[in-house]
Amino acid sequence: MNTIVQPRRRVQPIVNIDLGLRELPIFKKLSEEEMLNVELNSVVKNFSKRSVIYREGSRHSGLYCVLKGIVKVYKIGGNGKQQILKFAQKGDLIGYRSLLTNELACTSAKAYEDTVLYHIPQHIIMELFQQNWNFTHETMKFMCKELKESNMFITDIAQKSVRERAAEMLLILKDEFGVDKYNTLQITITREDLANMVGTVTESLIRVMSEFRNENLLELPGRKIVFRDIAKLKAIANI
Amino acid sequence: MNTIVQPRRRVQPIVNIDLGLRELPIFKKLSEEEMLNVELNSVVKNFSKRSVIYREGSRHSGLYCVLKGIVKVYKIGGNGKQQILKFAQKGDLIGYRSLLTNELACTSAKAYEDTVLYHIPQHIIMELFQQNWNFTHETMKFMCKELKESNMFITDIAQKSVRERAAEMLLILKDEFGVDKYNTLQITITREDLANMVGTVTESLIRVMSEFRNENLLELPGRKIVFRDIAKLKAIANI
DNA sequence: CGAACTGTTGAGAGGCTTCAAGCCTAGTGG
DNA sequence: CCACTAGGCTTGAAGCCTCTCAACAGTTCG
Repeated sequence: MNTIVQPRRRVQPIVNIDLGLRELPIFKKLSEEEMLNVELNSVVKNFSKRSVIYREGSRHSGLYCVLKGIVKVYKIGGNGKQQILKFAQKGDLIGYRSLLTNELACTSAKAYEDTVLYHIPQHIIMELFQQNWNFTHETMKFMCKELKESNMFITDIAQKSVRERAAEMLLILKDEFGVDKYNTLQITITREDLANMVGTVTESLIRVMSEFRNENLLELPGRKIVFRDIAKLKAIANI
Repeated sequence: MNTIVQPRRRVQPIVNIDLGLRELPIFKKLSEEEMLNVELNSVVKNFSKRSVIYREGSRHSGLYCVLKGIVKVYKIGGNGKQQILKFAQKGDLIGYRSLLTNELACTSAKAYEDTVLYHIPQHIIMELFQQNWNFTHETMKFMCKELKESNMFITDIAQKSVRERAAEMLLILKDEFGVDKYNTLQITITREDLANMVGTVTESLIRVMSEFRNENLLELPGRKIVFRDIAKLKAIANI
């Protein structure tokens, strides 16, 4: 039996090639030279399901870009209850806010599935911002998208009922994560987390989901969510 | 009596000098040359109290910067009810989102007092973004501030009671608009609008305000709001 | 000075939360 | 591979918070 450990240096570049970085909107704006410099300085990080990526109040050394998996971004309210702000997925940026303002993180992030993130150090990102307007513009557009969604969400949560918000949130999840050929939602989410997105308690969310099931708008086999009548859900959501 | 109208070309630069543009954080980052180019292409616009600055769904031809007065930025919910997202004041930027994404406005804006805005056309702003990283960075920081506030607000509105949110909103208004030596809040706001900020109906907001008055936390002479016990308000707001 | 708007309070209804109890199921360890 | 257990899911009952509707007082402004 050979006990000599083989060197594994060649693994790193091979991994990079498979990441498909260049296909993400944000990286498409970089020149080949810039991209190589990013790759030279960035790290691929794996997070297993449920592991914490960062916590509210921590300091970030760079920017995360989601390559694979799903990240739950949330805030903890005064009573310890989570408010989920978004589920980030492939191509989404997280942790950019505190990078730009040099403040501490105002949200927490957790891997919702086994997740692969790309961590780009702060100085590389800031360099790119200064050099490459297209890259900066793309980032700003991403920020604008989040601002728009926040504004819509504030209005909804302030004015709509739990039933309306639940219907709307299901449709948003459908848009973001898609469905398979049986109309099964392609993210597995606990009732508690769905409640934490909608901004209610688990019991209320479950009651609304049961209503939807009884009205033949959804099927709920196990933890799956199957859409049966999207038009009616849209009508309920009032969108 | 001399009926010849005197030329008034000199008025324009004199007005500009008095605007104090260079003292605003956002313009401090511009070189003298850039600032002159901005001034050459921008327009000062006056809006009288209650007049509409832009509406949800309209297209913007540039960016507004508030020079004087207060602007109410809001969304109309499905039932026609306003949700106030912010009150913008001196130095704040409005309408930048649709400028960056080329989308239609997703909010409406109204002058809450007689207001002076500085309107900078889109191409000038985009040029500055490309040329001057410090200016872009300052704008991005402004966006980050709004994102952070949005996230906090979503969490609060989803988890706190009307009483807690009302206390918090009063304290936020105090921070943003200040108080005079009698602790009188330096913005006059209707109960309805306060309710539209807090995310409740007018009657509920009034009941909470009356509670605060009965508990000697506030005085409410006419439309003024006088703070009597900020520490207790903070305790109620849970911040 | 009157009309229109804003502010205030009461009563009642209903949506949502809380507390409680039991079932289900997914993942772990033997 | 199965049994076990912790965590997720579900429903019921009770009560509270908030909204709705209504009536009227106060204030502002043409």
